[in-house]
Amino acid sequence: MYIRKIPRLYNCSLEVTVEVMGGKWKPFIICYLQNGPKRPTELQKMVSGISKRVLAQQMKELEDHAIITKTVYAEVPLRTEYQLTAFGQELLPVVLMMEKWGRMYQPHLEKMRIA
Amino acid sequence: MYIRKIPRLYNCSLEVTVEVMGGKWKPFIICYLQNGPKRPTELQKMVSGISKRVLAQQMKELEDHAIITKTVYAEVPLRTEYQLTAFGQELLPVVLMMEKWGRMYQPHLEKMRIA
DNA sequence: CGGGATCCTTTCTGATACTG
DNA sequence: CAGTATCAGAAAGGATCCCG
Repeated sequence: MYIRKIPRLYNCSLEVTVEVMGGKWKPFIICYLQNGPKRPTELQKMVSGISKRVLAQQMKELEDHAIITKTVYAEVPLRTEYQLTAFGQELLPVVLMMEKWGRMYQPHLEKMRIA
Repeated sequence: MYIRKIPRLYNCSLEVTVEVMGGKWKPFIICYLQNGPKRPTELQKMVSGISKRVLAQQMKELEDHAIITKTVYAEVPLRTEYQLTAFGQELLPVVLMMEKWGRMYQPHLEKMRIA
């Protein structure tokens, strides 16, 4: 019997974006892929504090959502590269705007932390 | 030769924004405050799926970060209103851009869900 | 009505070890 | 090097009760 999965309904398109790029790490990963393909080891160095396991998991989710593509080169040792798809690249303006806001707001946050 | 365009500070600034508006609920709360003050009960209806306890907690964090202000009217029954500060309002373009991306991407996501 | 305190369940995360 | 499995501790979330 053919069972068709029922797509989840969204009240607001914002839910889609939060599902795809929400969370603690994905904005950073997307940001660091902006200038071209990166290997997992490189990314782990760039995304400060992320563990190997969580990075792999996040990459898989991004790949499943077609935000990035994964290319495996059959070399020894193994080499893998991730890069943004067209959808992923369209997410860059969002990330860059977040970065801009953060730069503007940061002094204010630090002032509060001291007080 | 690859020249790094991104100053070290870049990373930190994105961290600031993720800390302030990251997570599962805050983009929605900010979005729903865009047209003026709202009461907690109203917000809970708008932010689908959020519990009373978590909403109160998120509002407190946003208030602590000076993204929203809280006004309590000494009436019976009690009335509270939250509204965006100037910092919070400057976050709206980010949220609206996220919403725009989601609207563009949504058909693609639903197509994948069926397959 | 708004929100804090408590209890309990679910989810997330990091460390480690192991496979190809 | 890349990625998965497992386990234990941390964190997030829901339900409920209570007070102003």
